Amino acid sequence: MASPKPAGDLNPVSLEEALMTTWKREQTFQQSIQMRHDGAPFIFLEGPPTANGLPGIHHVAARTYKDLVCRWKAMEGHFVERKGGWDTHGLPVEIEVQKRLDLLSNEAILEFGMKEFNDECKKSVWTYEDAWRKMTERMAFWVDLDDPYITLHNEYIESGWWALKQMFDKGLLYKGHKVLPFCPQTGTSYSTHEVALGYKEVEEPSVYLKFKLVDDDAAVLAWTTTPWTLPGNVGLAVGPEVTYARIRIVAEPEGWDGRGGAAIGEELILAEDLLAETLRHQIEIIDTFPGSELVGKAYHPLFPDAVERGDSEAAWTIVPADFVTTTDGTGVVHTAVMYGEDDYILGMEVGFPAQHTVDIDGRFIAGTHNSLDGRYVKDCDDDIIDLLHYDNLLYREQMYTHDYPHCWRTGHPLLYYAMDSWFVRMTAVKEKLLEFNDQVEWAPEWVGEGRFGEWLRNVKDWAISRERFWGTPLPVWICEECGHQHCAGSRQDMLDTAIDAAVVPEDLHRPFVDDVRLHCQTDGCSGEMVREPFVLDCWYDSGCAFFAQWHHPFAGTEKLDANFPIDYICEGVDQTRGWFYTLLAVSTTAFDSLCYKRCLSLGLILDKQGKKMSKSKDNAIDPWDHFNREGADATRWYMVTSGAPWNPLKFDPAGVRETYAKMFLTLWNVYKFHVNYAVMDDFEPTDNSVASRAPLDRWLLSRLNAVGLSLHDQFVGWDFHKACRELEDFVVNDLSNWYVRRSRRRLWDDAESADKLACQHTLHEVLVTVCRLMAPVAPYMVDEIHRNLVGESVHLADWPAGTPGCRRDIQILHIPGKVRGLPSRDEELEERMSLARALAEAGRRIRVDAGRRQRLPCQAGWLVGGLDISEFHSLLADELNVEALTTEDDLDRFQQIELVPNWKALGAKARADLPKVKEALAAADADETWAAIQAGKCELAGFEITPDDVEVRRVEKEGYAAASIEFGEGEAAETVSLVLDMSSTPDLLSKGLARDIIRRVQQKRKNLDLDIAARISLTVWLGDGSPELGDVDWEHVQTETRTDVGVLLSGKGPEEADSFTVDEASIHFSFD
RNA sequence: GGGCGGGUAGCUUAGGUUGGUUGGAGCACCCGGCUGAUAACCGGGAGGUCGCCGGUUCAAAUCCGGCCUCGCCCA
Repeated sequence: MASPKPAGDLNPVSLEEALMTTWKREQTFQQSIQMRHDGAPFIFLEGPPTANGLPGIHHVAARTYKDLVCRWKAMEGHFVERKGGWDTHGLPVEIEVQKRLDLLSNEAILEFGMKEFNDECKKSVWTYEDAWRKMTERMAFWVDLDDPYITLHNEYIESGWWALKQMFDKGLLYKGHKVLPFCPQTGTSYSTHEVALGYKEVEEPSVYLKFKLVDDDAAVLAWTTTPWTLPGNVGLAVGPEVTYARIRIVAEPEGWDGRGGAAIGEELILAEDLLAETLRHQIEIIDTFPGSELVGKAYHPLFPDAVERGDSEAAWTIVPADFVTTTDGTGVVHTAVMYGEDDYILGMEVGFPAQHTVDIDGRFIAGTHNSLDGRYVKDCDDDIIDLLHYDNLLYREQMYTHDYPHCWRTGHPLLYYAMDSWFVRMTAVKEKLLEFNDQVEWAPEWVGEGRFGEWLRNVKDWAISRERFWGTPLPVWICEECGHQHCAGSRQDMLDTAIDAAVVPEDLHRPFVDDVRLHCQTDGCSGEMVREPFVLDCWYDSGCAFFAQWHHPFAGTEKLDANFPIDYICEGVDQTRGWFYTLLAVSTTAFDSLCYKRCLSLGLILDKQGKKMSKSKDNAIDPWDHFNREGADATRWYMVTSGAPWNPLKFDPAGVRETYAKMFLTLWNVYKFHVNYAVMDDFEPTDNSVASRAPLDRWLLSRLNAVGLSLHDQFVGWDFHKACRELEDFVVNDLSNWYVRRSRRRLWDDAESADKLACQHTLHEVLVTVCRLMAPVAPYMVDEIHRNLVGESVHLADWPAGTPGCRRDIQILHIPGKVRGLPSRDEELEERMSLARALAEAGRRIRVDAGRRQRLPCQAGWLVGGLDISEFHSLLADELNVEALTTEDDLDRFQQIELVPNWKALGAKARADLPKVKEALAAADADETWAAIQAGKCELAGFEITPDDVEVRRVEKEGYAAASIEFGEGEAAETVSLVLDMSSTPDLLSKGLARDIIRRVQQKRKNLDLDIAARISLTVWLGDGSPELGDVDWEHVQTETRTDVGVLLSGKGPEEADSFTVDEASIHFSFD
């Protein structure tokens, strides 16, 4: 057993920094894992952060929950490896570099050099690595950052390729189109986030067009705000339920703005609801009918040469679509498959030809129309309208104002454009996704069932490719001759099929991999295969973490076999459709398995105003503000106790301060109180019998037992916040404010005594157990305490509850050579103490009400009713400053009764007449009514009243200094009263005076910073009107204040002496 | 526009699946007390139309419907 050192004042920052050093030196983290090597593994997977941004307080929150579960499981005896990880690819990295190097287009990047650009990206990824490492270490997130997985490593990429090949071989990978907002100037398509940066209000021409039917003399009228998409028109969509009207032009309008028009007698078809807004001519309605009647009709293309029909039967016909509305336009939607997402989806469904009329630079493709070919589409709006006007295909033009996305870099309007894209056929595995998701234990449940489940039920194919430079390259090659597709599942695969194996690079990134050409694998084809020039969605990278971290299967399959499926992952709720999804997507498609068994989805961290923290809003909180003030313990504890993990947390810096002052300072001072006496007395913990300890000790141990088991159960149910609040309440209220307060005197005695030893054992056992229960959440201070009391790190100690072997008691394992549990709970003892504490409060209330100061003792006190708490009478008498405390049976001596309705019982009986019964009860005499009720002869407002219908409360009669409390729950509830004798006698006044003098002298000693044991010489002057101070009490004053020479005088003391007033008498004192 | 979640005292929140007339707690504030007890502790006070409107009921923070508002995700 180590000899504990005395403790001084708490400095959380230096304490934590010193422990960081100790942990590093002693390899405590590694030890805590390796010592549990034989335990059942608990598999954790770290969601990789990107180190190209500074870590903030919200990262500390997520990492706290990751850490605390891993630490808890390790203490339970599990083998918990924790490999770190870094997410290093992706668009944000490229954007960062583009901004910095002023490379605002793909052209500029290529000019700069793709290799050089990717080198810059690679560097940029590590910009804040050091900041992340420091934050991680300082907050005590135990994770292996010396051997992390890194998504840009070739091994990692190769594993990703391998998994993609599994999907490819199952036919789950295919090439299609995805309509994306695209900027031809920068050659870049944009994520929704980027699109949101560039919305601008613009005024543009919108046009109403006449699509002339093939087998009918009428034309269908459609509307668009993007004339440049008209050459690409391949169909018209109508709402099958919408009512359309066929009308005839009967007269010219009054006036006409702009181009277009219609001849008298011309017949047009459009939605009935939109006739008035659309048409300017006088018309007659010939017929109305539902849209379904229009379906299947063919019309003449506006630009007959622009798109080839191919084998499409649906081309240039009218089709039904559920997205058609009559809120604007004509109720007929012009469909250009390649230039709108709805259009594309519809086109794929009905089989429109999917052919571009616009090239990747935003120019019309040759063959579209001789006056448009090769021109930038946005410059052609006017000419297109002209062309249609001259062909009599334009009904009307109208300027239209709307918000339209623009490139945030160049300010040019974005074009919605069907880009070549590779997809994972998630729709094919939807049922499996749902089935696997059902097996996941989600916290909270609604994220799994609601948010995530809803997403899975509407799952779309995963657009997995990006037209970018910095990322895992798409390992698909296509034969230039026969179109055969080949997915390379490894570097070796490339070597085996490469035309020139010497070109196959070590570094699997672009541009090196772009140079690799492969032999076509089709029999008889001698073509060369070229790589599809895409990189993969960086979410794919992180979704591969569970196997790519092991370079599976190239480095062997053992690691994955032992570490899959994952037991626990934890990230912010914003990862629902991010990492939570991609992990499941990859495991389902490549492994046909669920990926993780438990997922804790965390609420966002908001600022005090409830706004999301972000750099741009300048409301982000630097974790170091708190690490360097209250420490990491207080920061972590604050975050865990201030709400359920899945609820958004409004981070309040003052809350961290409060947590520190309340929880940690209190615990430290309890510890300091214990350890300093332990050192002074050479205390050594032994197998000290609990049964022979004072009730106060047994009570505290019973409470500890209850709180420890409850904490464990709450942990199991993810309710970390409830668990920790309960423990905090125990430490602050039960341990510090009651046990230690009531026990101080027990340790003051210099002499060894059984009672003192009992107290020291109790404190030792409780402190050590509390340290272990807190260790997962706040790992620093409790380690300092545990090390000093036990001689070993708390992180190498066992979890005191629940496991192993499913034990249900709290274990005290820190006595060398002994394994012993706490005594089991004594709920009756807890009840009695609870009553004693409630009565102590009641007593304080009585004194306030009666205006009797605490230091003046009362001659007597009586307890009326309640449990027998005679074991606590002396404790309570001391607490209440009462000379003698006894029980009194005669309630009526101090009290009378009052009848209160039992609403539940009476409500069920009286229903609507409840208010009348209530009034009757209030008006009746309580004693008589209660007697009648007990005799079964009571009727109020026409209802028979039984004892169940009312509750009897006792209240003090007038003139008694008394207080009553309701104690107990439900059936067992009863009224307990405390009555205090308010009389004063010379003897009581003398005792009170002694106590006042002691208090003042002690305060003065403290102010002078005297050593506790220092001896003094004390002189006291009792002024006019002062009570007599009896000899015994004067002796008591001298003992308590450690006075060697005491002088007691009457009369006024000297000016320079300290003075105070008791009952209007001046008392002076001085000492040296 | 769709999905999910939140709105309770100046601030942070508990409770809400199970309706019960008096909605708890902490911080801050005011008054008092206590202390060799710690940036502590104890007692009391003030502070709430439980987002709004309507419904069900003897009774609604709680159940139902609508609305407003904030957040996240997706369009």
